[in-house]
Amino acid sequence: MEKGISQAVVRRMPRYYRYLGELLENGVERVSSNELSKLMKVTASQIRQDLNNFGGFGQQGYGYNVRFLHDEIGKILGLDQTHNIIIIGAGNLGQAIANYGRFERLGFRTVALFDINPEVIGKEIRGIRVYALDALEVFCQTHKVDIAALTMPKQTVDNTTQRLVELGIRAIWNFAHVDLDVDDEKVVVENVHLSDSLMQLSYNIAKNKQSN
Amino acid sequence: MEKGISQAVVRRMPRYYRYLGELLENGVERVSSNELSKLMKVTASQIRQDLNNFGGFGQQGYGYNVRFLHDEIGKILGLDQTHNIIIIGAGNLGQAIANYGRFERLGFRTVALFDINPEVIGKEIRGIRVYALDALEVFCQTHKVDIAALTMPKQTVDNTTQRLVELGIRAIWNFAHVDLDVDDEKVVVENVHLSDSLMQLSYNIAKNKQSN
DNA sequence: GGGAAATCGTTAAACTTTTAACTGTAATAT
DNA sequence: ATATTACAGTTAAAAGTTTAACGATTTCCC
Repeated sequence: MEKGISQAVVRRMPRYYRYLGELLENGVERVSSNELSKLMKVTASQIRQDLNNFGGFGQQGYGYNVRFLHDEIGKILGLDQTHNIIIIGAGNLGQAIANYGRFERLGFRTVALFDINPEVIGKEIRGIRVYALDALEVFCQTHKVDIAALTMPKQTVDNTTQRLVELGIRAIWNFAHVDLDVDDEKVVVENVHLSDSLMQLSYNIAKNKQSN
Repeated sequence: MEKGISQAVVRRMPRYYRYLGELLENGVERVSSNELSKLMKVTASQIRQDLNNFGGFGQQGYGYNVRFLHDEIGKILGLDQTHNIIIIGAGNLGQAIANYGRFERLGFRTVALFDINPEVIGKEIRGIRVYALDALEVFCQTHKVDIAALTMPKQTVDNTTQRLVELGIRAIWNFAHVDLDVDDEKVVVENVHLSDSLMQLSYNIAKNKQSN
């Protein structure tokens, strides 16, 4: 029963969620695709088309009820459930993510970090413990773990990924600058390649200079 | 003289660059679009099409010279030039980026951090100084600054962006969870919305479970 | 040196995504 | 009540992206 909604659409949903959240905070009760389109700088057509992939949330002549639509998109994105995250690699980036409290509001809770460096093992970050990487198996077998964030050097990624897959982890948030070799029927991967992002920016700087 | 290369293509270039770099390290001299396609799991057609947007780098019957292609893509991405980065917001994320040395190999050098918190002002991270945000104007007027990375809370983003634009900064690497209101003729923006990325992952977890 | 194989650059077709136009329903104003 | 307006949902067209097919050129092997 594959719905077949394209990732292009999925990628836009968090942005809708964010704007609707802001409207909600400002006490706005209803919004039309046209108003939202001006706010978000996308076409009203795209908004209606996108939302309709998931069902008819609006009402002709009225628009969309902000709270209802916000909550529905939340459910679509799985934000009505809690996701437990483990971070593998308690270096600067791993610690930064653990320290960042804002994901919790969305239901994402960091429950542990793992590292091989004795200097950080045993440390606590915002109350979250750093374990030895050796403890990965035991931890995952005794706790619910939904997402593994990889923030370690790329050399150790392949081996760790293998272990995670064997442990039955279903989702990887990959910050390492490599492509993971996993069966995408079993594991979903979301890449955050910061250097790629920087390079794209760099390209656009050069291009922008030319044409101005 | 707008070349009009789509961002879909641009986004793929860093990945080519990475794979070619790896081949280079492994001493591989030449590669065909077909070999590369198997390695990267994209179609050979796409590789040829993508590269041809920027010129004919290959040779019929031979393929592509790895070193030459690698370096050409580097130039396309502007990696032959040094880019100076300032980080605004010396919290966990800002410090993590400053600490991350790997961008330097690509020509991206963090030259300063800025914050309003007296506890971090004056501190040094990997030898990079944290300044008071008040010093932003003087610093930018006395140093070459190419990219401003925004890693501060969203409340202060609008005001800071305004100041950066007035200072003539041409590029913003935005980690704050808001959309920047800038004239895209003057300033290029690259967003890194980590929570959006998490939500997309969360959506795909739910979808994947259904169909397995 | 000549023919077969390899492989790029390019053109064309297929597919996807986005935008616009249309239809019908609900809300609002008269 | 009724007419008008506002608006979502949907269908159709346009634009953009990806993949496949083709033709030309170079390399490799005998």
